Amino acid sequence: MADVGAIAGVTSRTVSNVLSGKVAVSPETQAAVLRAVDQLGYRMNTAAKHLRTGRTGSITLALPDLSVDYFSQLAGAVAREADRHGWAVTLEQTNYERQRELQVLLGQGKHLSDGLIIQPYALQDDDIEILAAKQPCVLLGDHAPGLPVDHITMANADAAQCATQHLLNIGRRRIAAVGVNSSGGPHTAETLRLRGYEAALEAAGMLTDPELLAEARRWRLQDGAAAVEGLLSRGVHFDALFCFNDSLALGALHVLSQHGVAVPDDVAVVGFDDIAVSAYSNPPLTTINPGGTGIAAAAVQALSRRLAQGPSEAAVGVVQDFHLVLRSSA
Amino acid sequence: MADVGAIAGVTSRTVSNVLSGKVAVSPETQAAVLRAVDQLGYRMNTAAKHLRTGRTGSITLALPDLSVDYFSQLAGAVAREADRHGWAVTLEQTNYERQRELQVLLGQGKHLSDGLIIQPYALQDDDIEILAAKQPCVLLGDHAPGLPVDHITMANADAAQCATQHLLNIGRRRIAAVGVNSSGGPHTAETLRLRGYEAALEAAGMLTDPELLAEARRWRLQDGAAAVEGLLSRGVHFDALFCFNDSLALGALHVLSQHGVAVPDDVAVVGFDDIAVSAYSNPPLTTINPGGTGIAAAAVQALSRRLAQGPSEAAVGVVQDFHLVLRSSA
DNA sequence: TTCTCTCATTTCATCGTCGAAATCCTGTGC
DNA sequence: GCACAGGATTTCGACGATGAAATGAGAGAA
Repeated sequence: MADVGAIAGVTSRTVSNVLSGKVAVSPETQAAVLRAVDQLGYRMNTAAKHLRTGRTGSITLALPDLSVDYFSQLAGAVAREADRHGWAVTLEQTNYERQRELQVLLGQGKHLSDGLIIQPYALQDDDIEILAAKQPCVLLGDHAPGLPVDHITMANADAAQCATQHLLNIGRRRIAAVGVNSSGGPHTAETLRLRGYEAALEAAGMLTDPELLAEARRWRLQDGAAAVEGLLSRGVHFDALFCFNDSLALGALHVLSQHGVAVPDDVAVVGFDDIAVSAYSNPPLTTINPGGTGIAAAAVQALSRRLAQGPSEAAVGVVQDFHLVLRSSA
Repeated sequence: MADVGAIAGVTSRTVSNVLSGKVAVSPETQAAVLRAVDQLGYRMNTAAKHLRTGRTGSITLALPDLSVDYFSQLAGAVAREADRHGWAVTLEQTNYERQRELQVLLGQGKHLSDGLIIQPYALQDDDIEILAAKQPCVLLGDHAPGLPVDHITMANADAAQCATQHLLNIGRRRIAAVGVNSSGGPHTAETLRLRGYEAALEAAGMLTDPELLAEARRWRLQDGAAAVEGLLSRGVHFDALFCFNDSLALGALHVLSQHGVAVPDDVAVVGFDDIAVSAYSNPPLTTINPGGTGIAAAAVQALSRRLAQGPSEAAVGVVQDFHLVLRSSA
């Protein structure tokens, strides 16, 4: 910076003023400085700026696994949105591990950042409440209502109820739920989607048949396939599947097709997430669109607000709108 | 750090020594310092360290679009691998834009990092050769042989030839190529895959029928769908599709199914990339597995080597092994 | 002419860490 | 008893930027 100043005939401080634009500088000086900057190909040192100001200009995005479509699409949307706010995005894959989530929340990641957007998986709300105070933080996914941390979520239970309701509306009565995981906490996506499913049945005056709850600890393609294989091999009778996400549903679709089960004639299938491939599966998947880009935008915006306002302001909880996307599978 | 030292009864410098572990420190002092660190919950300031040492501890990963499966899976693998090397990963989405790619290569991103792993799309090799000198850099994707920059690639032409050969082997003679883009440079994946396709035909004593080249400027699901729609609406006769990536193939599969075309009986389909969903499509997609995790690992490793050795060492070019994954679509 | 006011620019110190070199300390050999 | 080796610890400065406050230079008023 001093070098630039030397060429432009001013001090390093004036160069700083020109580049930051926060202090008035005469037009001639400005031009001279900019010329010198250009001539030397000077670029500001981020680390020094960070050290002096305490702001890094980057945020951390922590997700369980980038190779899951929902998360990668979310990551893409967050990156785009962060870019609009002038932030760089540093990525942390937590691999669904409690340990990694703790590290990230405690800010012990390898790289400091101004704030954190995290989708916790293994951590409980109690932990989070304590830990999130360490740094500006926005949570994705479901949490206890009233949690004093900014969080963006979708109406999981309502959406699940809507999806199940749709299956009921088209005359299905033996609707299996795929993705049940008995080890979930009270505010996980799993529990809430299951709750929505049950609520829809109950509203129709039906009881939940435990036989129709297909377990899947993880929600990948192979888990959906395995769950439906299980259903079939146990000889469970069902005429519809409500899958807790699209990957499960695509895995299910695959297995049904392998077994010669017609979709939607024999079995109707509804998914959840509306990932890109779902529109192009055979048959195209009816699913819940949870407004992922909206969630990304809301998250970045919430973080931005938090950084501007400081930790004192009340936490916001945004619930993103969803809608049912009707395609051919149900 | 000084505070920690005060509690432990030593200087900040000794604390630094303990934490870095590079200078000998007596066991008692070490214990005392660690206790103090723990007590204060002290964490080192990354920015200061960066400023002093010139190393950020993070690398930049620049990809066109995270919502493309191949890229997101690559990103996941790179993140995992970088983690093993103790690096944080900063993400840049270039959106296939020349401008963004330039910025990143010039190191004008918002955040400095020790090195760059980039999959260029719009930039030519000539540009890259000049620009990559600005910082340690590993290229992904295809480039002119002998390009003096570290690069990891796959045998695109060979793999495409292998895929096409397979279609010939199973008796197909009217094989359409999906994903052709006449505006590609000489060393893009598109050109190489097309070349492999043509080579296979030629080896079988056949000519390329221009009618069978289905254009697709981008390689997303909808582009594959549109390309095949075009083929069908033009009344082109074909008994196989070689799609330049899996998304195109899945889009194609979708359209074929919509039109009641049986796969593989009427039309065999081969893809390229072996993304996760391809194993679960209907029918499951035969495709080329380009060894994505291998590419990620090789990229991180190459960057690591480059950082250790400095810019003087000769550039390495790694060609990752591929293999044909036989499933039901061909 | 002198004084005040304002805008532009500079001076100075500082953020937290680590490289280099100086200093301290303890034990050893003669 | 003394010089000396060698490990442990400290001192000192610098990395490159910026906040706060001081300085300089004109414009206008008294």
